[in-house]
Amino acid sequence: MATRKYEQRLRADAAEETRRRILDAVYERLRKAPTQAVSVDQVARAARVARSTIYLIFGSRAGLFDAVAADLMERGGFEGVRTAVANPDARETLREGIRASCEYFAAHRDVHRVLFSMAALDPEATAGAVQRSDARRTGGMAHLAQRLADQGLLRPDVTVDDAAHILWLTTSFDAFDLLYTGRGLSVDEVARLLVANVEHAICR
Amino acid sequence: MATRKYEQRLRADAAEETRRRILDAVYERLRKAPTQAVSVDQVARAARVARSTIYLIFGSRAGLFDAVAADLMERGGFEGVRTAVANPDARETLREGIRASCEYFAAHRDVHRVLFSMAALDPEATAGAVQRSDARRTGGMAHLAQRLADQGLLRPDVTVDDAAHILWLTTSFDAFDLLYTGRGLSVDEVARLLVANVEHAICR
DNA sequence: TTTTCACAAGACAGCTTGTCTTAAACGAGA
DNA sequence: TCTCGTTTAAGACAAGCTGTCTTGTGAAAA
Repeated sequence: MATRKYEQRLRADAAEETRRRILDAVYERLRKAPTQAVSVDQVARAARVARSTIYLIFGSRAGLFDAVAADLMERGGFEGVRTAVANPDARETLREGIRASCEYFAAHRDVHRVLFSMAALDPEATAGAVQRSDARRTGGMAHLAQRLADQGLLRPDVTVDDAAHILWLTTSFDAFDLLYTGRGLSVDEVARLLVANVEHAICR
Repeated sequence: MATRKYEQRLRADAAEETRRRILDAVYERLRKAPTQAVSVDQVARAARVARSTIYLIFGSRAGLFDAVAADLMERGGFEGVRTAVANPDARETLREGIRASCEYFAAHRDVHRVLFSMAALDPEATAGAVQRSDARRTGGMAHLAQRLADQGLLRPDVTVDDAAHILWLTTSFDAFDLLYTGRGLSVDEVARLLVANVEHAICR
């Protein structure tokens, strides 16, 4: 029998909408009960979808969480960081970038926390998405360190590599969350502390 | 029937040894395969103990991991930190304390990583032990910040509270591990970077 | 109308935790 | 020595989880 060609359109749109509904269900579940374990079955019921559908779309539980992580990190909230990077003054990029990423981390704190901890425990789950995000930050901070050096803003006793390490550490979700959750500080206070810390540490 | 009085001695010693064997089995398991999930059954077989015995002694899976965390944190490896604290020069306490805790974190890195991530996901499991350890560090860093202030070593634009926040952040396992594992640095390099970072950030 | 896709529904094997019951092993006291 | 009580082993059991597979159905595309 000859196979027909299909142009999806409406069908594909419905599929995409199903996918979104599942991702949103996981996100909401993590927001509302971040400390409780999430089963695929619970997600399926919340998204009004059969459990088998989730396996069909995402392949596995790990694939589902990887998709959630990718969705969270590749979507919204980064405009602030991007406009900061666009600033020609490297020191302003640093200040504004840290403030913007603190805002972003705070907005999705609980979900971030769960996804990062899951990734640390099991590289399979969400490893792809988290590693991609880390890698992007690695590149960004190396670039920023070089810009600071080019503009003569680095302390003379700090190499470009050292500056990149410190920048990477300071702009991590963990650094933010240690102060935000661990010390109960407000977003503004965290941003102020991190900016002061990194400026004193690497800038002249 | 009248109840007899029993003084355990030998039996109690054996019980204590059983407890130790179970804790060691978990520790070894986490060391050898940090990324794989650990079931109570696996631990029982490794410790040559019935699964029911583990529930008898520790109450639950969470209780077991809490005991492992407590055992890890309350036992060995802190001599270095203690001698650093004993140093009358606050700046030397800071330097030596960070170096010593980096050594300690590195020695048990994988086990620490698993226990901390588990605590972040599920406050029940290991929450007690991890929270106690954090609380102790909170006290220690507040004290150190005050000592630095008393000895006139703080930057004039840094309050004692701010210094405590930064010290707490810098001496956390996460800060260590971000550089050690996340950036692939050696223990010495991590210690050097963290010391330089915190000194520039809060010391005059 | 017929084909094909998206999905529902549910059975299944295999693993997990936590509880409970029964029996054995063995040191301490009589 | 003999008996009592504590510690531990052994294992059955319910309940929940993941991952796979099969079968059925409604609807868009040809």
